[in-house]
Amino acid sequence: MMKKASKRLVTISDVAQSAGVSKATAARVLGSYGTASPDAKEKVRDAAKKLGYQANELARSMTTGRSKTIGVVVGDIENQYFGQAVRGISDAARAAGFDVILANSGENAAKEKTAVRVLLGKRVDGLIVTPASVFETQHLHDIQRSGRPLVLLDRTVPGLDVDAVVTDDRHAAEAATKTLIDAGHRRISYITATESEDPIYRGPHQISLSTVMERIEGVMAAGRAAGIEQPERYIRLGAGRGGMGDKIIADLLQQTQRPTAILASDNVVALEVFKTLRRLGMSIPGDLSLIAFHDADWTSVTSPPITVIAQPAYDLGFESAQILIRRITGTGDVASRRVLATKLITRQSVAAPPKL
Amino acid sequence: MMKKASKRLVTISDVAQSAGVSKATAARVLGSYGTASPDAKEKVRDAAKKLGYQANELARSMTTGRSKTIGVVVGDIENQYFGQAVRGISDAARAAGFDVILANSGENAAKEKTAVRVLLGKRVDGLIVTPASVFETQHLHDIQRSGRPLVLLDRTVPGLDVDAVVTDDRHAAEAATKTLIDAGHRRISYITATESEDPIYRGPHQISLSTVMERIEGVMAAGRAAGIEQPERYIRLGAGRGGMGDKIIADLLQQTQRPTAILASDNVVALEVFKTLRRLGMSIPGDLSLIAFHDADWTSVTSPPITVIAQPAYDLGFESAQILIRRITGTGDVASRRVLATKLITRQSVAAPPKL
DNA sequence: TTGACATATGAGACCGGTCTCAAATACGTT
DNA sequence: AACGTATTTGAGACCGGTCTCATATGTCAA
Repeated sequence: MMKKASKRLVTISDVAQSAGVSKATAARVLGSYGTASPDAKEKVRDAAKKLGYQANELARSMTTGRSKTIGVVVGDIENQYFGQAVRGISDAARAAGFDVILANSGENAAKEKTAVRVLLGKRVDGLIVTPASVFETQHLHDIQRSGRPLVLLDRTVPGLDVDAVVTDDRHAAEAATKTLIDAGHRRISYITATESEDPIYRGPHQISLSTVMERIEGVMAAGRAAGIEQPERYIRLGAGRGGMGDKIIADLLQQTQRPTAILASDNVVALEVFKTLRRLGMSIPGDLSLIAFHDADWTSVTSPPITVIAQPAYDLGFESAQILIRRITGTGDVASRRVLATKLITRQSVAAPPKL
Repeated sequence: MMKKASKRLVTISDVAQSAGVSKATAARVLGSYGTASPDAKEKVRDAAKKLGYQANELARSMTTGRSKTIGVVVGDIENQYFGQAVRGISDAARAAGFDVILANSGENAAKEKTAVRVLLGKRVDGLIVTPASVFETQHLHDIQRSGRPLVLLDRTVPGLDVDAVVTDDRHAAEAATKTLIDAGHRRISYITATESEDPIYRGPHQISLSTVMERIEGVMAAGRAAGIEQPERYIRLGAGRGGMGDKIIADLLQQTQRPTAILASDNVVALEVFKTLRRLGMSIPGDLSLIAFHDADWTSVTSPPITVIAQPAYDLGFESAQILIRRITGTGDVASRRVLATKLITRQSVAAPPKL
């Protein structure tokens, strides 16, 4: 009962000594490589069990050069969308015997850079990153240069030739916009959380996320196809969680030529829109139609339930991890871009625009 | 432009050689320990930059014995509650210069055990765990035995004398129940997702989570204080996501002496309750009053908005990480139990029971 | 000029595994 | 019995850092 918390952990040499064999033999048995006689195996295993031996993976990784660990840098784990993706990564990794080191960038490129450096320092075998910005990508190129595989999740980076798993954002936005147009809308707003001092959209130079850019293109393409002038007129940026969302949305809806429909870029923005509408006393879909990206659980229980673009977040994670692991273990052919399909789930938040 | 992906990464010896100093001196400069002349420092730093040196943290951890990494095993990252907690852990860790290795147990004790073993193998400096079961705890005792600090998050394990950060579940459940009783309810149901083949509550031996047990005690205490007979009568278990939730809730609500109020154990269960009620055509709070644990974002936008018990999930994570890190770096005094307060947020899902 | 002491530096052991290589032992065959 | 081959084993180098210790150099006072 005097078992003091042992300062020094039991090593393979301890086991070898206890089993009466050489360090090399003990290592072969415990590391499951090379050959060893049944007799030796038994002695070593017994000794290991008796001593409570547990391999030092650090030392193991050090000699083998592989850590069986993948690093993940994600924008915001609090967001269900990424939560699901991380779950997918986690499941795929576990199935292949890999562990996951997670870092949260808070959608901040500088933090992302730090996180990548740390993960590379820990000698992860590969990385999965949701790049926070298409403008600051030096650290991503560094990963490539280090020879370790990288898979981009959810977003791409122009000019960076690596594997990526994304959704068909452009098409999804186009289809959703078309749905609104078909319902009779001509003044359609796209609202995103993407950082920007200026909430008005003036061009691609403001947009740091590939997904957002694709969606904007989709919205504008659908608008132009329907002969709508200045389809970018109602695009709004920076409706993030910082309290600005409410103001931006309210300003948008209180102008004389207000939009009659909104396409919300993610479920956080959609919730913000929903709350602002309620505050302003506007009804959905009577006064305003709404479609949201991401089929968050709550969107089906509001009144009315919200029409959404369902994104396969879990699969996004799962597949990206599979691709990464395949590249770590296997052959390195040319970089691929996997595009997963989204699905428009029609509920009751879309109707004809009000007669103004 | 023929820069081939370098197989072998640049080591401290390479830097030393390039700088024209010994390995030891280069290590001193780059590792910020010992002494070195300004001249040597400059030469080494220049060489390091030129070669793109990046320390191998594995090797570093190996000799120092500390990895500056904490392991986190959580029930379900997809659940916003844990997402927030992980965010809190992540922030506190980063602030102290620690990294996080995350593992998802899926609320499965066997997976949790594996995860712990892997993390210990990776030589994390300490662990934060949300134990999936109070019955299988051998691996948690093993952590203690290994001498590495452990902090329990959200839940406790009887007989395991380690730090824990939890919420005041018992009190919260008691207060919520009292609120329902004060509104006139006598038949109050507590519904939890906790695994169980038998949905009927028969005793503590079925309950593998300390939080659930505390809440049940709270519910029963409030009931008994109000002179309600068999306050455990409407307790239901196993309403997890496996589709069983709907059946269990529907069965409960269709019996002749049905409950008039429900206390939902988490936001997933609450959502299930909400959907089932809608399917059965019952209204809140007209036919049934509802209070949910966890202030999930959607609870404020439903019709009616739901009265909830707000839990400080982020703080739970943040504080547990702080406590863990303090224990890793600092003095080891006696194990503490930190109890964070919850808050009842009154919205519109509670009213007097219908006259049946 | 010399001794005392601080500062700077290099050689080499060490952490705990893996892995190469050569020696030892076992086994089968003629 | 003798030889060829396969299997088992141990010694020791190695991975890339840290760290101890002894030596070299510099500074200052006497």
